[in-house]
Amino acid sequence: MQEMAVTYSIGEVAEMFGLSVPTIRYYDKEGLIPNLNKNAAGVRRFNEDNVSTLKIVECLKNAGMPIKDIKQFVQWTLQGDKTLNERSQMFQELRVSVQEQMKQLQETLDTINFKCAYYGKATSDGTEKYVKEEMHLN
Amino acid sequence: MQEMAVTYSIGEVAEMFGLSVPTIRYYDKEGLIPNLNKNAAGVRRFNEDNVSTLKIVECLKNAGMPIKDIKQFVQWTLQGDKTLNERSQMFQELRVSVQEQMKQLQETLDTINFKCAYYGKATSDGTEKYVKEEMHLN
DNA sequence: CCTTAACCTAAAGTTAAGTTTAGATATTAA
DNA sequence: TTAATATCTAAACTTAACTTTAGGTTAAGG
Repeated sequence: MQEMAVTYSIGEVAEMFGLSVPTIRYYDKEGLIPNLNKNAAGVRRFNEDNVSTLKIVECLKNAGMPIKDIKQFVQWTLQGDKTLNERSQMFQELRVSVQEQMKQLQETLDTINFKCAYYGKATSDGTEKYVKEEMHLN
Repeated sequence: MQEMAVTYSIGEVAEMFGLSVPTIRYYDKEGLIPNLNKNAAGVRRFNEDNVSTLKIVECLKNAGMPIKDIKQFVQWTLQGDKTLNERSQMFQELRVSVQEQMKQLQETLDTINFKCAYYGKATSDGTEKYVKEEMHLN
C-alpha cells in the first residue's frame, strides 16, 4: 500500500510560479534545482522537494540575489551541516540588505506621493504654474 | 549686482549622486538631462535645474522605471502643460507599482526572517536535524 | 611653464538573465 | 491511430544598463 509520489511537469511548475518554461530549464541548467529527476524518456518530473527549492530560489531572487549566489546557496544545502554557518550568515546579510531596500523604496514612494499631489493639483488647475509656486515655496 | 549662477562639474555631480562619471555622460547622451550646458571648451556645467532633474531621474530609477520611460517623462516635462495628464497618470501608476513592490519585498523579508530563525537554531544545535523536524511540523 | 588630474567623444565591450530557434521526441485527447 | 500539444537539447540571440578603451583636450596647482 505505497503512496504514489505526486509529481509535476515543467509546464505545471511554470504555471505555479508564473515563470516561462525556458526560464525553468535555464534554472535547472544553472544548477538551481538539484535532484530534479527525468523519466525514462528524458522528461523532467518535479517532486515536492524540487518545488520547495524553487520557492526559496524565488525568495532569493526577489531579495535581489544574483543567480550565481543563489547557486552557491543551493550548493551549500547539498553539503549538509558543515555549511550551516555560511548559510546562516548569508540570510542575516540578506535581511539587512532587504531592510535597506525597503527603506529606499519607502523614500521613493514618499517622493512619488509628493509628485502625485503636485500633478493632481496641476491637472485640476490645467497648468503647473500655481502649484509650482506653491510647492517650490519661492 | 547679478548673482553668479552656481554650477558643478560632472565629477562633482557624480560624487553627489554616487554615480560614475561615464554613467552621467550616458544619461546625458540618452536625453535624461535636458538643457545641460557646456562651456566654450565643450565641458559640461551642471546648474541647479540639471541637478533637480537628476534627482527625479534617480527617484524613477529606484522605482524600477527603465531609462526609455524616464526619457519619455523628461520629454513630457519639456512639452509643458499639454502633457500634464500623461505625467499625472504616470505617477499614479508608479505609486501603485511601488506599493506592490513594497508588499512583495515585505513578504520576502518575512520569509528571510523565518530562515534567520531556522539557521540561528540550526547553527546553535550544530545540525539542521532538530530544527527541521520542529519547523516542518512532520 | 609644467605636470597631473579631470574632462571630452565615439565606439566597442561586458554582464545578467533570460528568450528564441531549430530540429527532434513524447504525451494526450479524440 | 492520428493530430495537436508538450517536451527535449544545444546554441545563438536579445536587451538593458552600463563600462571600458583609445586617443585626445582642458583646467588647476606649484
